[in-house]
Amino acid sequence: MPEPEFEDLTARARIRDAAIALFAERGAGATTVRDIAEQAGVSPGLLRHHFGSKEALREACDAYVLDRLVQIKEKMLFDNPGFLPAVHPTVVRYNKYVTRALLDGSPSAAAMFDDMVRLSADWIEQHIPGLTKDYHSYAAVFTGMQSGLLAMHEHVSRALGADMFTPEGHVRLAAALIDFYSHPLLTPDLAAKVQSALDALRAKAEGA
Amino acid sequence: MPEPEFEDLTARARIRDAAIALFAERGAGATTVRDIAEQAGVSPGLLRHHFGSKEALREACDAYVLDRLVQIKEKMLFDNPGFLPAVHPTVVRYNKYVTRALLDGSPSAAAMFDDMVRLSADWIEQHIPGLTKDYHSYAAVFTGMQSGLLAMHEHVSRALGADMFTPEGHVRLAAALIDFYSHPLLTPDLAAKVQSALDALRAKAEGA
DNA sequence: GGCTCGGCTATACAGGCGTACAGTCGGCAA
DNA sequence: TTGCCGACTGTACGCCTGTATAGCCGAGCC
Repeated sequence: MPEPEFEDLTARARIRDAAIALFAERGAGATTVRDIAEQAGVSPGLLRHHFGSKEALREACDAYVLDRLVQIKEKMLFDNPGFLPAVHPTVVRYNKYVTRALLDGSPSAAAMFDDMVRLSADWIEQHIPGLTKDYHSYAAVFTGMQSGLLAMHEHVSRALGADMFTPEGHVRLAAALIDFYSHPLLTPDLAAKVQSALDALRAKAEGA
Repeated sequence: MPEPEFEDLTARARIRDAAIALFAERGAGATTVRDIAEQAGVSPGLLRHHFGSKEALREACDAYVLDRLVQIKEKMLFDNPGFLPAVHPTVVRYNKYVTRALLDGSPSAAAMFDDMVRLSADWIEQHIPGLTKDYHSYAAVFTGMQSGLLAMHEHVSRALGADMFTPEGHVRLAAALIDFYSHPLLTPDLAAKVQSALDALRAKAEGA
């Protein structure tokens, strides 16, 4: 099953790909039907003919990207340490798309987020038991940070001094991520201090 | 200097506040001049009279929020452990606004992001020396994750089972954050494995 | 009192948007 | 050959957007 990346694709597929690229880059709200049609090299009317409406096109893109991403991730799960985001251009574009969809409030992207939270929670509970008392909340934070880092791609890249999706930037990002994930940022006494502050807050909330 | 939260504010201030609220909630692109005017209880024309254009209004909001946020953060820096996001409603709204502005590509929000990276890098270098070889990249990732978590607010809240800006959700989030920041997610041997994978990648990049 | 002037409204305009629809073209069964 | 049907185009419509502008009203100065 080779990637469907031919130059001369079905017009329907070219529309879909153009929409995915533009939605990922600017968001669905800032992309017009005419933009997509132009990029796909067809007339605006054809979008409607094939997909019915812009919203329906968006849903078709959602379904397509999510499906392909699941396929790809399943394939990579076995030969990748898993914490380093991939650099394959297609995966990058799809990840960008999902991140955008998450921010735009797409239901299917939200469902995928929830899946990732569940998967992370299971993985952590199995591999690092005792890390937390509430695996699901922990996984929610972890997944949110992971996705959020992608959402902040532009600013993180600027701070890194290199686009985090180029090899150069990716290496810097990965190095920082390894440091980030392998050493605690809070020392035990600082953690205890914050914990007690939280307990006080919790007590106050229950008292009220 | 009490908070300017009177019911009967200057029309100009009411417009600004309405714009901040709507921009933070839906983003500037999805907010119309008429929406803002209605929420502020004035006519659309008055926006133009006071601010010149929608874009100029956005810049005025940017400047105002960033200025107030700096004031607030300076005041809180001394009586807050710093890692737990604040729950004060105004601060929450302003943080939401900045996060949106970051995603919308506001230059002043980007500048604030860069400042936060610098501040974090300094703080880490001073308080946890030896944590990383590249404090700036580390801080970039840290700041990106922190902001990104806010950007993913909707989904994180759903996974937590409570809006992370309500006391209930905030407590869960804070508990997970403490676990997250006080225990390494990567065990030393796993970290070494990922590190060697990264070194191989780096070598290949330099060889090419 | 008369006048100016800034805050404010109402209305109008041009442009871009998603959508609708009538029509053209080419391949393929009968 | 004839007829049909789906892919595809071009144009037009109605709506909503940001912007422009003419005018109203009340407070403050001469």
